[in-house]
Amino acid sequence: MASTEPSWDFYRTFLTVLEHGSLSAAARELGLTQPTVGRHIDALEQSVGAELFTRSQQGLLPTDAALVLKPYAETLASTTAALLRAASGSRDKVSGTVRISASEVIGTEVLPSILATLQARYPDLVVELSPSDTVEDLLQREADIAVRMVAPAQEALLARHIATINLGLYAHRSYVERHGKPETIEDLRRRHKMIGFDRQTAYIRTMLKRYPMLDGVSFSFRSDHSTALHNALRAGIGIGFYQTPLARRDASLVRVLPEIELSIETWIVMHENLKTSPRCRVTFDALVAGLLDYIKGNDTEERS
Amino acid sequence: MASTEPSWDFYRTFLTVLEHGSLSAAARELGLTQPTVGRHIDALEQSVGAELFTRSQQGLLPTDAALVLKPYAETLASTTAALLRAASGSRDKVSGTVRISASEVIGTEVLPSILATLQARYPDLVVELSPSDTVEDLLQREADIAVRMVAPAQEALLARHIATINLGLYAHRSYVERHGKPETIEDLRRRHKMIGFDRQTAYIRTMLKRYPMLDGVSFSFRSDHSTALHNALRAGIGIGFYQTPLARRDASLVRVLPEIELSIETWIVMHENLKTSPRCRVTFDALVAGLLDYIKGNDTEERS
DNA sequence: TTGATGCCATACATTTATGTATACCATCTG
DNA sequence: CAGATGGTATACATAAATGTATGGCATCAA
Repeated sequence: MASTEPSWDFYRTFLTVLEHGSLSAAARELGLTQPTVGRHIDALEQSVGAELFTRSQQGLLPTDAALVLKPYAETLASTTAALLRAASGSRDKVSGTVRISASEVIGTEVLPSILATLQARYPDLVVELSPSDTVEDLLQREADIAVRMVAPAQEALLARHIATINLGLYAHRSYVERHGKPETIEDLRRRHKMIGFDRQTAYIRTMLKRYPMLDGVSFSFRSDHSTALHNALRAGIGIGFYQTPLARRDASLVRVLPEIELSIETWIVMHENLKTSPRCRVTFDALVAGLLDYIKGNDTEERS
Repeated sequence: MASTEPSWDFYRTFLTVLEHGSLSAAARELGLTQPTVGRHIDALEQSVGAELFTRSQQGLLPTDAALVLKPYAETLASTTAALLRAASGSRDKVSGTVRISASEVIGTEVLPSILATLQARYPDLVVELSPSDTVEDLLQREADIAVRMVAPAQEALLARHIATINLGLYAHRSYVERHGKPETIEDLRRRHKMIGFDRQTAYIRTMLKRYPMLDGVSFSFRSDHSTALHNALRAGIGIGFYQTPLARRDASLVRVLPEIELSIETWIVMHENLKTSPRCRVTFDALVAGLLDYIKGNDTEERS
């Protein structure tokens, strides 16, 4: 059918239209004009032999075919971005951009200070931090370095196991003053307010496997946004899990039921090809050093 | 520096030049002209801020920077190819192209007959078979479906464990007539000719772990090309490992030292996103059925 | 309703990218 | 050495992609 392969630029245009929902918006984003974007889409539809958008009321609606192609286009976009990062910066200088993926908690609470000292040392280093609890794929180059909570199963990845971060149940002082501390798990279940996750994350499954008696605990505050959860905890809404090293920084947090303890593994992972890149190398090393420092607060934690 | 992102087409041009070693050859491949290709490279060098090729005698030599970027460009190429495969064929019909990766032995000896019946049933199905012992990455979309000898470690992959394929030592009848059968491993080591792999493959390491006494066996015929190895075996050059189900098909092959037996796991793996694609679905199912059928010859094998 | 806004489609102008032709330089071969 | 082959670089012509301008059609708010 399509004898000639479409221009790769069409994929970029296609993805932008998909993300912005209109030809005009995509054109603005790309620095093109609306007719050009329309022509790109037309040409791509011609090439793949399928309608990609239904041109109807309420703007452009992506067809099923478009949604099938979307992840491929996203891979293309992340790969080109990674290529440009890889190209930037000279070979022996620490400069250019490095993109880091980490969980929300680590990314927002722990990494900034680590990265601050790193950037003070290397002023030409640009850091892109993506704190997200959806795992970004290093093989697909969505990030250069990732702080992970699971052991990396993929080959071609350079992984460094950092440590085990402990989590315990904490409440804010104001909450304890009003409701007291739970003394037993049964007490916790019946008389106290819990703060927890919305979805069934791997993290929750681990918790339930270790403490089956916690199953069925009713959460009175749920969110998938870690920062929101922690702010709820600090605001005295209820009792929730918190990373032990983090809790030590905040004197107003009180540990409850210290016999309950979870632990999550922490890994720093990087694509093997990047170990020759100075900026990735120093960032990797800085993350290792910084996180090792961070988890030091783990074991010296006084219990309740 | 480079305020504007380069055209994605430049990456395609860049990769083609890298693969073909000259502007002119790349131009022929792409259906462009040599000046255009040269301009693309110039523009890309401008964008990434690095020389990509040293324009000297003996053609274009890729710089270090170019080699760093190469894997990214390869990912782009395989992704666009996968995108086009995904786009081809209507949603409920079994048509379009499916790309299968398999080991050389399985790909050349076993799959063709399986795929023949599949294609007889679905005439519009186009199969691309890539028999290669280098593992192609499904996450990077180098193939749609893979027949693997290792358990898939990656998530987002739909994997089906087929069976354990046994390997034994075989020789051609003509070899046995001339040299006799080895009766002991020591005999094999000292008095017989072995056929084996050139590189240290995972396969060899497995073998040595199981039969350490085989270490130091001298191979009188080496190749990394499985078909060449098997033809050497059939030509009576020496003794080598062969898949038991395959050997049963050829009455002229004789098993020697039947107490030596290796086994390799077999998996069929597909990217999870593809399970809604009819052509991938039926191909996956056909491979499962066909390989299950193939390994049936495993255990009923008569010994020596 | 009316005007404002935002979107897509079309016709036309123009810039930009590409192709053609050619010169020049290597290497290999007889 | 001469000629053939295969490569890159440059100047110029051309084709192709892009931009501009405009019209039509929705939705939303006054």
